Amino acid sequence: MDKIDAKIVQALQEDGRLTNQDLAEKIGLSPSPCLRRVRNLEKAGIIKAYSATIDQKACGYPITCFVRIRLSIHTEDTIQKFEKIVEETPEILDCYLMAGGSDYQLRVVTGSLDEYEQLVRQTFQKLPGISSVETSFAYGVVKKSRVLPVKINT
Amino acid sequence: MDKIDAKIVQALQEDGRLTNQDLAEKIGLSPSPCLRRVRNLEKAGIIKAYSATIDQKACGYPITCFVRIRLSIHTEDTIQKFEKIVEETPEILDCYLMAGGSDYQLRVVTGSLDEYEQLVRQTFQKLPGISSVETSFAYGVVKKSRVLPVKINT
DNA sequence: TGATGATTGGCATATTATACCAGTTCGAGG
DNA sequence: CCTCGAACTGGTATAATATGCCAATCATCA
Repeated sequence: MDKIDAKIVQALQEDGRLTNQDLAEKIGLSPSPCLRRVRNLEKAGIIKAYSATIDQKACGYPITCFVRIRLSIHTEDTIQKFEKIVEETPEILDCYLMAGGSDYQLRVVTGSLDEYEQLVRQTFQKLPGISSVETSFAYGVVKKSRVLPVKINT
Repeated sequence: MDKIDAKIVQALQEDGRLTNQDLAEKIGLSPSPCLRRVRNLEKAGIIKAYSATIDQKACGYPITCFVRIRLSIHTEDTIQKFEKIVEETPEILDCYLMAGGSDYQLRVVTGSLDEYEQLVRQTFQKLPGISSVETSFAYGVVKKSRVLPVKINT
């Protein structure tokens, strides 16, 4: 991850559909070595994926909420069942295991409060071993960045 | 947003660099109308951007944390100064305004706990009108989806 | 049924990606 | 200081892809 790689990563985060030619020009390199660097970053797993960012409302999911879930039973079985449901539920976008306690924090999208209630009932309340479910609704977005900063190693 | 558009949006979330030909084949359409639909979705703002997803660790930011910040003073000036700093700080990736109280929730990346401490000191503790800063560290990621589900309208 | 507007598929051209080659730079070791 | 070797760079030819245009098809409504 030298200076040029950092520029490439930065540029592709800002626009993932940049043509190789435009990218090369932007970072000050000719197309050939530029493409090779991109492929290397992909192979190395530094560039993990490309994706389109979609308008949530247009997809029918105007509401974002954060859910903190605490497990009371911490057997392998309970954890696996929980994480399986997380994985299978498309409205659950992110799930982090939080330090200090056995808390999960989820980011969930939903079309309405009713739908959210349905979701919670159909997923978590069926599971054994959940001790609490706390939901915080977001009513505004101040920032939503797709661009991670990049540190230069070499 | 008919069935075909939904398929397009789905596919481009999963792979934002799909060629138009592959996309067309995947959704069962010929390239021409497929491209036109994609362009329309872009113009309509439904597809908002394309971007590469990057490995956090490789960029030097292995730690993710969530920060809840409460303002004690709610003047326009305080809010604007706060949101300006949020906007200008690249380590702050997301910032949501939360319902019930004047809380913000941030998603922040950092290279180490020391760096995090520096960040908090240099940004929030300088600002007037902040009544509390609560940080939760994530020590594991169960799920991180780039694919929002899509509802069909028409 | 007939007319109209939207959508589709195919084609020609312009743009882009990719593999391959030679020239260059940089660093290690003598 | 010189030589060697590896890695990187830039250019080029070819293959793949995007894009604009046209006629054909489909759905809708009178």
